[in-house]
Amino acid sequence: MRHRDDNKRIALLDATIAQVAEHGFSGTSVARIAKAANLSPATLYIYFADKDALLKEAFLYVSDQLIEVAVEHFLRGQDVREGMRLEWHALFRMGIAQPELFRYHETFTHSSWMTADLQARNEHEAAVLMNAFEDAKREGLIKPVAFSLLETFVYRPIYHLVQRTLQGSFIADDTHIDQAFEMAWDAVALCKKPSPKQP
Amino acid sequence: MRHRDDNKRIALLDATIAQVAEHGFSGTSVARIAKAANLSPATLYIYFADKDALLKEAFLYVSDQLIEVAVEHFLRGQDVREGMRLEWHALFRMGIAQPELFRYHETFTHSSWMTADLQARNEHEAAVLMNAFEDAKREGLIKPVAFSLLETFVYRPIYHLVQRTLQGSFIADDTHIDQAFEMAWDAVALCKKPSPKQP
Amino acid sequence: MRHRDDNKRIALLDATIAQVAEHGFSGTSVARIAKAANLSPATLYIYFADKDALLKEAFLYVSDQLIEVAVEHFLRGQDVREGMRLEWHALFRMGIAQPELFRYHETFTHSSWMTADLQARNEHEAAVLMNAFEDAKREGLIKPVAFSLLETFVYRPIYHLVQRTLQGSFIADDTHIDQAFEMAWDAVALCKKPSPKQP
Amino acid sequence: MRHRDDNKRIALLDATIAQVAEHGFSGTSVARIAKAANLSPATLYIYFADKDALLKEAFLYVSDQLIEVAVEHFLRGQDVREGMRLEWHALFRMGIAQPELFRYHETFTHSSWMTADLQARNEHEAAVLMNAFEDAKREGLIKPVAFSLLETFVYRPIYHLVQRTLQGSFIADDTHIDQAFEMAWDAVALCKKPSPKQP
DNA sequence: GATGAATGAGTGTTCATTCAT
DNA sequence: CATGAATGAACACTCATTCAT
Repeated sequence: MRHRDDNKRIALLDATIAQVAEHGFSGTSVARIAKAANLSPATLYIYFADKDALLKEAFLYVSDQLIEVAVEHFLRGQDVREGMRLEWHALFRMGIAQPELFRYHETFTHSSWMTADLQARNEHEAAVLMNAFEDAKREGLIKPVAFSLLETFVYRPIYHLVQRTLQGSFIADDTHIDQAFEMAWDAVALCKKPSPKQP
Repeated sequence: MRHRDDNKRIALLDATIAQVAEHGFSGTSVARIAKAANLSPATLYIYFADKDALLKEAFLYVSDQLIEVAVEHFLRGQDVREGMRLEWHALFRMGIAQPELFRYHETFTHSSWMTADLQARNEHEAAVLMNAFEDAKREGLIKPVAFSLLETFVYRPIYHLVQRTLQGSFIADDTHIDQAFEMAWDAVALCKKPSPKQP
Repeated sequence: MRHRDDNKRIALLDATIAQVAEHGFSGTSVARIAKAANLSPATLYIYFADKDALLKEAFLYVSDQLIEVAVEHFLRGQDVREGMRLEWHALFRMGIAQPELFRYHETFTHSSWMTADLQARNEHEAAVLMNAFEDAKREGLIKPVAFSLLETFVYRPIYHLVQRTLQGSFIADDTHIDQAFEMAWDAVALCKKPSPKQP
Repeated sequence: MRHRDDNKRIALLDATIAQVAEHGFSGTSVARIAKAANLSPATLYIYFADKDALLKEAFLYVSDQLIEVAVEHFLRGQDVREGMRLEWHALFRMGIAQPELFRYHETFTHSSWMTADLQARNEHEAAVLMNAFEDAKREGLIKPVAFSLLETFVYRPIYHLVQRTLQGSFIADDTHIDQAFEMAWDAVALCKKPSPKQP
């Protein structure tokens, strides 16, 4: 369904993300979202079937932004390691600049709205990254493990550490991010630090 | 006079954990919890001051169970690596046997109910583990990084992979758990694979 | 969009007055008021912030009606005594015709909702009467006592006797009202019955 | 029904009066009263049928104390006027010393619990005063009006002014009490100030 | 298309009263 | 007799959603 005023749609999505990030799912009523978007609650129902649909679409909207940044920066690297490093830094910057995006993503991911089909859709959107991993496995650069393990040690840590940063229990300067990245890389790399310490 | 029945308290805590794990915080009303425990909502208020107190106490109840298992199995290992491995396996088994505990812990940890004092209390309960990590750092076995990074790469992955297992996107047999653990260890170990493969 | 309906506001105020007059504050639930006004309890909250606001506004609504009648009739008299007499009769008629107004006023005034600012507002609304009393004091017509004493002997008796009338223990015909008024006047007049009966 | 421990009965009545005076009827739960009397809510139901009975009996208990003081001091006067004056002062002192009695009486009197039969019982308890008034009427000392009018101008003002005193809007020193009493007396006296100002 | 009003179903919580001991 | 536990019914209030304009 095409709507005349896409600005209103975006305004509602942005309002949703901001309100949920700040007040959580239970603390965010439809009325509050509509008000934050300067619209009537009734108007919201012209653009979204119901609250569930709104929350779900907001998740897709957030996910797409995250994936876009991730892919873009990954592709700038000369190799997998460098790509991943650039991706890490970019996502960290993004998480700190727009914490509501990360917080919304986290909140949604850990809520009962998160479903397998959404997970699958996102993995499809990030196909470029998946493929690069497959290549790297084949080339013997990273461990030949399932993607879920790569996600576990490469992506989840970013979300987790950004949240820690926002809480104040992690300092996200370049040094610490690199240190953390090194750990992620060590987790997935096949032949880690092959011999940098050897003559 | 009837005596306060500890079974009822436990029943309410268990019901809380099960309901929240299944329906999330917003989807879990006091009425639903009471019903699941075969009690009147009013009775719930004899055992817990309010919903917040109930959720918080349920978190402590879950945390204590998790920490107990973690510590007990960690201490069985001869060294840090072996201890961590045993801990991983034990927590995995637990997560799969009682997924609602893990799910509740996750949900609570990412909710607005999670406060610094609860975090602190749990870290205090798990002091043995913290100390072991500090010792290992001093002995040069693991990287000299902040605890938040160890948590990120050692503990979070367990939660995440258990969830994946329950979703069906990870197979939690001993081989795969060991594979995953290897990744966690590589992330935190200082001098990984020092060169077992070298002549 | 439907427009906010002032009829509904008035209906809610009237229902509040009637219900509280009949069942008292504690016996009057929001649900009962809404039902008496043929509205949903939820609708009530569109027109009033909460129960307190509703009760308070109902009090102002009642007070304004009482004060309007009081002032209007008082001003018709040629002097203070005559004004007061007309006021007494008018208020009596009103109290008997709309006992719920008086009962609500009484109940509210003696409840914990009665606050100094409401008292002050009402005294301000009734400024004309206050000023007339001050003038009469200066002219030596009535005793130079605090307003609270005038209220005690001039206004409270009306409320009390109306209530008695409704109970059946006072007969509010013109003769008895005049008799009662005479007592009130004797209480406050400086030079009572100066000698109307003297040649 | 006779109860073994009359202390508990009295403790409950006193607790009721104190709690209701402080928190009002709606703010006073049975549990609160029982706690204030150091008893269990269940025990309360051994001594009183239900909350209504408790509140009603507390009213009688208060009324009896007030009437006792009123009668005792009235009888000390040489004539009606002096008796009334002594009564006024005594009741004022009592109201200020034990405001919870007066407040309870007021609150109850203006609540929906106040019924005609309670009113009648109290008038019966105060028969001595009623009779004295009848005598005074016959002697031409006070106006030949219904008792309800005497009550209106002699007793209600005391309650009202004590409450004002507790609120701070009336100063109950001997001078002001006498001034107020003079007004009450002028209201009811037949031939007041027979003509002190006349030559 | 857009909206503020309207509401049934639900929220967390309290309470007068009864029950089991 | 005395009691803390237990609860059905009620409370004030909110919310996702629909209605009438």
